Amino acid sequence: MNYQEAKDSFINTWGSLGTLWGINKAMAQIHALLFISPEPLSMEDIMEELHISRGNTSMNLRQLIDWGIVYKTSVAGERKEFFKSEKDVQELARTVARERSRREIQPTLKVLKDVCSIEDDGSVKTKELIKKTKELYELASTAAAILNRIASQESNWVTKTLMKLVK
Amino acid sequence: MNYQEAKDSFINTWGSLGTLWGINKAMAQIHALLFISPEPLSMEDIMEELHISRGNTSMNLRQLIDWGIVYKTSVAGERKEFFKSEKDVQELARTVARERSRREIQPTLKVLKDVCSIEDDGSVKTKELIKKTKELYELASTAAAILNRIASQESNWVTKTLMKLVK
DNA sequence: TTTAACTTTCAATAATTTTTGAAAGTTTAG
DNA sequence: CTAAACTTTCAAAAATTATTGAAAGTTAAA
Repeated sequence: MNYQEAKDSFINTWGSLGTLWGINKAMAQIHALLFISPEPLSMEDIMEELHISRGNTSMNLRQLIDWGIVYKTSVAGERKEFFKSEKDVQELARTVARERSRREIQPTLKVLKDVCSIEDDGSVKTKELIKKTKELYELASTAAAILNRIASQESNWVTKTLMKLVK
Repeated sequence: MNYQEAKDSFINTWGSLGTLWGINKAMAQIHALLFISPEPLSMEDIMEELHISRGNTSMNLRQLIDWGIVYKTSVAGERKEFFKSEKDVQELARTVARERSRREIQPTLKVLKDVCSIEDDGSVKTKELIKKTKELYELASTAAAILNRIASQESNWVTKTLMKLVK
């Protein structure tokens, strides 16, 4: 496998993995490309490398910037904007943990809390609904706590802590 | 909020959450319905409750069974099949951890391993590709180890361990 | 067996999501 | 200011994914 094959393979895999996680392919691929690029890239560069349109590139770059894992940057003597990725994998993991917690777990917790707080009318089905949503609430709270913990720790806490668990 | 509202709210939220994770809505909703139902439900019951077609119900039930979180069961005196969900949230978490590791992390690890093993031709971009994919490989390995650990432990290990981390 | 009850399959259709590309908007050099 | 360089927006088109429903398949009671 040469450089080009390896690069394509990585970008494609990252794209598919993204799709599987509800992140669109272009977004994941742009991230992959920037992540392995030693220098910042312009919109033109990205469009050309990935064969995607200007509009698509613009929108997905914006999302990546919203997520906080891609930054705009300027290159001396160049008019146009350049983009670079967060390069620290730990920081990447922390950002993703923070975003997923905020966007997914928090809203779910809110609903679970409301649902498990309905009045118990004594029926079997109501009791079961309350019991099961309470259990899920606890599980989700624990997950949220972990993610928040990961998201707020210093750079190498993730690996250190996870390693402790594995041993 | 009464029982029906709470139930609908839960089923809908679970459905949206599923969508966000690349799990289709019907599948997540069927799971939600079975999870809070005190008794096993037939295909008719599910179709009626969720207003989905027979084919859709059949296919998604099969997927849930493949995942190992829904079981076929028979009810005395009834010809048709009934379905019930795994009721233990810990077991649910473990099954999901196992499946996600197997379906997503393992294939990604394989690609990362291949990519970071290409020959170093000395160029900056090759060095960067190798370095970054190596780092991702390590992160993903750690995540896989955690998931496998979760997936293979006794029922309440998840909560106990996570709690230790949170404190 | 036969037949009725039930389940699965799958091609067609519908719904959703992604992508495009050109027009509108913005910024900066001159 | 003006014009060129560049970016964003967004309606339309394309691609993907989910859903339907009826035909084919299966199972078990009689």
